[in-house]
Amino acid sequence: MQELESKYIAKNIEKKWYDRWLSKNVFHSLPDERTPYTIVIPPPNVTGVLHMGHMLNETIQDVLCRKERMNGKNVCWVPGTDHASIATEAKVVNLLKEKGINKADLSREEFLKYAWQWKEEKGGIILQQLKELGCSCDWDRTKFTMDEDMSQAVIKVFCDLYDKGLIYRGVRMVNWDPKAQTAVSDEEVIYKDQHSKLYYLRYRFADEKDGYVVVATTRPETIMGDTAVCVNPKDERFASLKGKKLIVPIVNREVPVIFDEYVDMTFGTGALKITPAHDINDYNIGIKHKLNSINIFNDNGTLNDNGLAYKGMDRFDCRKKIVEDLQSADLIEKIEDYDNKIGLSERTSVPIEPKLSMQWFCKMKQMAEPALKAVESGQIKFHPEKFINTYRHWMEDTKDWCISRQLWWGHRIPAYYLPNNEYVVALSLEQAFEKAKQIMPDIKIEDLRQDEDVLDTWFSSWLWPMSCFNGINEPENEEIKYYYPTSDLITGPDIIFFWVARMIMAGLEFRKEIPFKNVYFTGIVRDKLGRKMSKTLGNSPDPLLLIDKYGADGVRMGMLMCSPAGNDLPFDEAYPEQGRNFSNKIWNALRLISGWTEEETEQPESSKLAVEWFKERMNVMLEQIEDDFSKYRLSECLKNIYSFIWDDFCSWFLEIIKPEYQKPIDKKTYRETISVFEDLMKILQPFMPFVTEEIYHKLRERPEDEFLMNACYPKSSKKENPMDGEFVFIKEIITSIRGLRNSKGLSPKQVLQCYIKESGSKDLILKYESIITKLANIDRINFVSDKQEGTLSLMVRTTEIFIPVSQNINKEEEIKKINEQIKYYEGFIVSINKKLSNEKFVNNAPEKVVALERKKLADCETKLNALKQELASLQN
RNA sequence: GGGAGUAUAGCUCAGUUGGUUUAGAGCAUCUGCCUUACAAGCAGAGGGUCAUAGGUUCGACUCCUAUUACUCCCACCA
Repeated sequence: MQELESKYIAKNIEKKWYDRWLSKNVFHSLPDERTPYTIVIPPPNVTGVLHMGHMLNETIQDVLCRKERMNGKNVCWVPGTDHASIATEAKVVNLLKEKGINKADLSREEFLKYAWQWKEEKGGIILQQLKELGCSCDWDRTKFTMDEDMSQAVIKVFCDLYDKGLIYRGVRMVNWDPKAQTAVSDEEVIYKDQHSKLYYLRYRFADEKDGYVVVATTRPETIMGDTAVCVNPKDERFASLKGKKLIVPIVNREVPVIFDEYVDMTFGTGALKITPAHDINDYNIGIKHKLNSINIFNDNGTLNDNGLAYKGMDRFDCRKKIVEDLQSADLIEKIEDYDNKIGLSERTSVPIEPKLSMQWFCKMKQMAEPALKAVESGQIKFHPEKFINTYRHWMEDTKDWCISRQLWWGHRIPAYYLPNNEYVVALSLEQAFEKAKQIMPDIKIEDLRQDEDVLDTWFSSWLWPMSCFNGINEPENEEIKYYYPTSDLITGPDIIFFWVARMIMAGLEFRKEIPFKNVYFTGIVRDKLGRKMSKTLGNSPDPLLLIDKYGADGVRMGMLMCSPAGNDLPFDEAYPEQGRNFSNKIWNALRLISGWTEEETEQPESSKLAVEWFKERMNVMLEQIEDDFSKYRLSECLKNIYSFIWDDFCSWFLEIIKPEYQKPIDKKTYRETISVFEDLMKILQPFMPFVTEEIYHKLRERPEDEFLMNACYPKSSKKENPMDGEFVFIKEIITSIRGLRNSKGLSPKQVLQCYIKESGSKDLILKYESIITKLANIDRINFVSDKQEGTLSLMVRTTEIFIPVSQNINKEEEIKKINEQIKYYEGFIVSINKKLSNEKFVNNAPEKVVALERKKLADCETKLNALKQELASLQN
């Protein structure tokens, strides 16, 4: 075999293998007779770059795909990107601004041309980055939510829901994002705690010179929109206000005092100013009491004509100014510190402004019902299960979904307005024209004007598992029938409502079938201090730099080592480092084996035993692995494989079969070792595809395109595996002899003598004698009936081992140690006896348990006796 | 305000329906080793009243109740 570097350099081989995999198109899937395993990627924003959250998410998907591929399934992992209307539009607007172009100066068509151009040039970088991570996506199927067929599906679904009466248009109070200048859905509003102020303003009586009512508000700038002051009818303090009018400060508008039970008497002064245009509650009260609604804001959050002297100011500048003005007019009673929650736009992080406007809505209730059932019945499984509660809570109380966005980048709403402002909804302008003619027979097609708004991004994402296979446009096509429902969805719990719930609704609504069978919720990647990774904190490592430093395999392992489903992952560079070290460890195992020359010599007993034992161990591990995968315990699974390879294979198996320096190895052991090593690479392949592939090809001559991922995952042969348990005992013996060596400062090179007291374990020890002598570096095992002179004792379970040491034994030290042990076992015996002398225990506990306690007792007594003898011999 | 979850070694987590020697792993720490695959390593070691207080039971890390702390979700109190 060839010379190998002493360190594994991931960089040197990862690209090579990824290119080979691509060139042989091994990730591509087409329907065939095999069972499909389908995952659609949660499409990242087309503008996005890879962050740690993606790394975790995509690694998990790739592990599952690669495992199923080796299980013989027809794996199809569809990659793609989301047009992300708000985020992308904002990005394009900014880019244009840098070029000195103002969006407002462009026509819709001109703007979209720029946007598409930018998307073609810079979009989808993230997909390239996934390749660095080793993701086995079917790149031929790469989708984009604004692809022609995907867009068609969106429009079709819109029309369908409209025809079913589930989509309607109307004026409602919506969440307005003044920066993006669009409405957003309830789910896109993030509430955050904020230290603010509570201002107590004086509203003078209109018909009295002196009196006034004090009203508490957090938003003094909205007084310009006040149309009433409201108090609770039960509030005796305000009983005299019936029929009174008040003067809004600064504005000097006369407004009525109204009475409504809504008002909390205990809050503030018990008097509430009503601004129907800018607060959802005030809006409702306004309707109930037939109040005027005065809008004081422009769409960008500045004051409009109703803002009087403050016209043109930003809403927050206005607040400062108006407070100053109120103070100078002595209209503020007091200002208190106050903590409240404020709604921020998920995308732009600016405070949301409630705004009354004409929008499109989708009714959810009808679709939510079966979607809830699908999860509650277990048809769709959540991992971990606790998210079912979250899901149920939301599904039982769904609000209508505001789906229109005042943007250009996205799917334009297929509603067409007639000159009289009536509208029709249709798949195309032509079809709309046909419909319009029925309303207005003499209409011309040019008279139709399409709605300016686009649809919420999630209105296309919720179709993703179907539209990836063109299942909306051609519901009977072969692909959708084969790949749908998909198998697993891997995503974060933060988009359970945005996306997961809506996909389930859409799947059931449009295909009468669930979109996926399992949902695996990942945790959130945090930094060491437990903070979320964010650009502004600068605490997020660059994934590509990590890959460069530790290899994709190392990073993949690092992401998985501590991320059980649903648990947050506190990221630390120590994890990928551990991953890299693991790659290196395996690499060095390869180097060891590569240095061996095989020869037709007899197989040593120790090697024969080691091979037999390792195969049994492999069986046990394979069952463990299958169990872990079935429960999506990937983190546990990888840890098990890690210690299986590092400890069992490298530290024990290889050390046993390792021939003496520069001696050849017998053919049989050598061949078995190669084969076992190959199996280990198969087991690890889903987690660490690169290093395993490289080693697989170095272990044996094989064609370049005979890829590890196409091999079969090893299966347990499922027989009894007694040696696995026996070996644990043998390891204990070896470890304790090594421990003695260590504590007495004896060199590992020094061959020791070893006496073992005859006992029931004699046969077992004899069976493994060859291994014990080799790994503990002892001469041979001598069975004796009593302790030998000049020896130190070891106790492994109930077996006594005596090791002669040449140096003087420090009697006092030994006596002290033994006394400590005696004390421990005596205490232990007391506690066992307590149990055994308890009649209720003996009568009620299962026989097995009682027998076990008796055995414990017997074992302890044996040990105690031995210790006492030992003590006596030392004290002589 | 409502709901959910978590609490085990310095850190991150296992601990399967209560009973396998008065709790396990990885990382970190300490000791000794550059032993001829690997110092990105080898051989060992130390470290825990299983959040607190009660209860159920022959027996509780495991089940129940309360308390405390943290996390998350939901909700229109200005």
